[in-house]
Amino acid sequence: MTVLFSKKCEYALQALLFMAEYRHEGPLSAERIATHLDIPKEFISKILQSLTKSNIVISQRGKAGGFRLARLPEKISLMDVVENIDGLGVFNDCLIGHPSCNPQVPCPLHHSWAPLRTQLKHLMEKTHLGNFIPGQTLNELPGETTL
Amino acid sequence: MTVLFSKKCEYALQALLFMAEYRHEGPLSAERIATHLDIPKEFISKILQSLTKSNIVISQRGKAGGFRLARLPEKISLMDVVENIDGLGVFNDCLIGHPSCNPQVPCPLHHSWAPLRTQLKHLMEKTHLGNFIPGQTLNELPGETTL
DNA sequence: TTAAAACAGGACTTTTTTATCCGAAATTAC
DNA sequence: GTAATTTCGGATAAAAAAGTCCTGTTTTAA
Repeated sequence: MTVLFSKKCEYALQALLFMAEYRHEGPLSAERIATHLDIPKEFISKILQSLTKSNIVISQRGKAGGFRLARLPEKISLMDVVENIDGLGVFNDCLIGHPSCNPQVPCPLHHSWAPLRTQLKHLMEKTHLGNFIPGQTLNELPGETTL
Repeated sequence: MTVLFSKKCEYALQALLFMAEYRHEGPLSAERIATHLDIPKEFISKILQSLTKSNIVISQRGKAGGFRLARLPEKISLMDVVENIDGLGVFNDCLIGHPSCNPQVPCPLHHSWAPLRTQLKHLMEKTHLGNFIPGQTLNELPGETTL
């Protein structure tokens, strides 16, 4: 088992973090990203294709092609990525898989888990790729609080 | 994907919660537990076998046989169960699967995730099956704080 | 115009997880 | 003692996740 996200999602986050850092070098090829992450090129290709369809990255075919972020790194939250790859189950489902667990009829663990889950959700929502670009950690968008 | 634990582990927790509540009825058969949880008997059997080997439950063969907790519900923490079924990876591994992530050379998310992970770990450590037995929520062991 | 580079997408394979089956051994009620 | 019940444990099957392969299309540099 992974910690919280599927391997696809972990790789997606790793790739996007890399792409944010090197976004000025033009499109990055799947090959280059795969080499950097030390994972199979074919696998990250598929993941990047999926991120392309959901408008998180933009792909460009042809000789100097590759992938680049579809918008500013400050505008792509970790939640955007997780939602696209794994969906929102992590933030909604019962911790012990109890079929009918909800705030009204909670499982025994529900009330302990809920606040942690909320913190986790907020962390993913408020954190953007832009928060991790070296030399730019305090770089906020005008009028916004990024962390 | 499940939230945080494997399905095996989710079922183990559900089963043990049930066993804690009905511990006065003598050994509960895998059949009965499976029916109550609405999952396959064969699957929960395997899980209970595993919990038997790690001394979380005790099994008894034969006509009136079944499974019962190996010690007081107040003495079985959720961490005991998770550790036995899934291991401690959830509480140690990098959130985005970065191979060399550690406090010294952390991945970008490390410092955000670490405190949440610690909270999660403490929750699992301090929470015991005994905390969930109906009509007994304030029932602490003498001299101990269960929650 | 052409060849090389790169993504697109479908099919396929492997691995892991989840689930099932079955015969053997143990226990107990009678 | 015997039959019924139940766990034990190995083998197997099914489903999901992870990873690979191949062919086609697009783009551009030369």
